[in-house]
Amino acid sequence: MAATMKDISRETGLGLATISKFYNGGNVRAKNRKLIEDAARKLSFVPNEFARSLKTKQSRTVGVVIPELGNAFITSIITIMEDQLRKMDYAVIVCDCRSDARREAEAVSFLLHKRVDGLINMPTDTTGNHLLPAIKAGVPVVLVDRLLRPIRGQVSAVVVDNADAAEQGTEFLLANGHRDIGLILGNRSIFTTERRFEGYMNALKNAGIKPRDELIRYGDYTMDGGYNAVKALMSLPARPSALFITNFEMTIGGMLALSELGIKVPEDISVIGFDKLDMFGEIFPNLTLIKQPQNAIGEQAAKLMLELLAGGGEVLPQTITLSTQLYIGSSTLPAR
Amino acid sequence: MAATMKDISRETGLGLATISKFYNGGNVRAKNRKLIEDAARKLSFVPNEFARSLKTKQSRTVGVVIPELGNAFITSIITIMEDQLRKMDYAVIVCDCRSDARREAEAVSFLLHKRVDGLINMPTDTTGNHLLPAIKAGVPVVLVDRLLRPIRGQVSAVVVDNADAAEQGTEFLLANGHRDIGLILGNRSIFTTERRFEGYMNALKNAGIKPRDELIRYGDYTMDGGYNAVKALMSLPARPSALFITNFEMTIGGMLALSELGIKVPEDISVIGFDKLDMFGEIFPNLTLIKQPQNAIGEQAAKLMLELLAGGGEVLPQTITLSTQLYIGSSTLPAR
DNA sequence: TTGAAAGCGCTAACAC
DNA sequence: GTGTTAGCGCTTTCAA
Repeated sequence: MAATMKDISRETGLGLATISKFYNGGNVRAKNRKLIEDAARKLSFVPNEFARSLKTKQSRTVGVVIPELGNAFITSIITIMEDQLRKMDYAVIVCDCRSDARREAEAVSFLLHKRVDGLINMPTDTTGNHLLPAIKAGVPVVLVDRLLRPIRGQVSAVVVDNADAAEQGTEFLLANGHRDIGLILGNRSIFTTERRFEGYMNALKNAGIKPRDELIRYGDYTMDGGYNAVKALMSLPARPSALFITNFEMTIGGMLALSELGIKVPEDISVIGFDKLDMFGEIFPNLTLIKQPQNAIGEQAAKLMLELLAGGGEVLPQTITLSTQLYIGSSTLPAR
Repeated sequence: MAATMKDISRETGLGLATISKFYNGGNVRAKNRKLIEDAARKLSFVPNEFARSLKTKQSRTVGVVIPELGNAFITSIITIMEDQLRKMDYAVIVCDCRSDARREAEAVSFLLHKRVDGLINMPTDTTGNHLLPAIKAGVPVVLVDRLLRPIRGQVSAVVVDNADAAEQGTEFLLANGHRDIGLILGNRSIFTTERRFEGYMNALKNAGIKPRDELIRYGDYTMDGGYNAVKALMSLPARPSALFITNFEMTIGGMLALSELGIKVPEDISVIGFDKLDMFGEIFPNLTLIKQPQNAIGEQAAKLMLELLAGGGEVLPQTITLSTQLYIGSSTLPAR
């Protein structure tokens, strides 16, 4: 059977309190310190997390609820978050709700039963109702990538300035003389989709250009969706002279569609993509794109969570908005 | 403060044992059953997992250690596993070790400290040493996708018959008259890479064809790698007439390279890809490919783990080998 | 600094 | 079927 503090106590002749203190960073005489270390090694003692949790009411575990695992943007953020949290000895339980609000609520409830200390969520349900049990239970919540208006002020969040990102990308194309800009968005009614749509519209409005409805497509943030959207746009009688594709997967799908159609970038059409520059590597060496700061998003989310966790209910929720960057490659050309 | 069983006991006048039994599926009189349910609702009581764990020595948590989260094959398996395990009330802690053996060993140690009940691992370290602590501690281990010879017999595993998969694909191309078949593999010395290489070589040998070394490329299982490998193969003086690309990401990269080079599939070259048919959807509607049974892999891994968990050390480790399927699309043509 | 002792909330053996 | 009771292994007053 695994050794307990009692065994260490017997072995060293020290009291339980001293040993406990040793493992919690308290002051222990150097001599005793060594005594404990030796005994622990000898008995291969490891503190029992269950007992500790029972006493401290903390699981040192954070739940993460996301719409899906098969999305490069999401997994890159999770990887970073997990790293940061693990450094502070927090484990991460990931629940994929397949973009289903019912599953999402179940995941939250499951995690609450598991007594996670905090919840990080890229929400599917736009009402935020699924998080109410967590809020009521005093479990800190950090939203990632998407805000939830109904519960704003009650939870922290890390997002990107999506409207600005889209505005910037659109403006760049406008500045290059493009007036017919195809926009490929994610699923309707998702936070990022709406904000990016706004940014696009703003840019057009500011330039005094009337948007053409048929140039705006919804590609569901999937490779397939991007592919289809580009094909549809390219079969329009009045083709756009530029394309703005608003996530990684759709960008790949879109590029595939173009190359399949024999349409050259940037000679025949200008393209602005989204996310994940490194992975494109050799493939689209010079794609102009909007870079979201995935690493910073993950880091900030973890940091916010750790602060909330350390603050013991005293820390106020806050929203961090990060900027995107327009990386100018050579996939765009002035309109003719 | 959260209600405890004691509160329910006071509220209902029942003993602790009865209440505990109720929550553990024991026999309780219908009347009392109702009494407890009402009281629990009234006090919004939830059993404390910490206390339960302390007593039962089980965390109802399984650790999953993988090389990376940003790979479609891996995430699709995790999604399924998580589903199955969660159904049985097990939480899943995922640790991404970025294909780094040191990080992998750390992850195992971390999870052991967190007292996971079991470990599922797609191993990076080929020695299996990282799992020794788990084995010694009696924590059941299930390997996924890759076997570890040094510790065989001590852990369970779910793999695919990779050699057979590669042989089958190669044979199909051979049967179509192709003799110069470009093979694009993953990272060297990874289990699946080696097995698939074997299968390819076997097929050639059986057909009495001498392999050409320069037709075998390592694309690191990345999009970029696949892209580069195809470009390299296509710049050979003696081009292959067919390509066999052995994972999803490399297949996409490879297809992009081909379409960029203006090489038509299947008119100019035959292609067999790998994995993830649904996602290709409209994009490569008829790509011939090797389908790995991701769902079955995830399900079997979860099932093996649940059996090991339920068996209390009595269940013997076993290895399940699943077959792949050759899905014949129209991306191959007989060689001219 | 250190030790003794009282729980944290639950399970399970045992007696009824 | 139900109640009593003794821990599970740790943290944390409190006193020394």
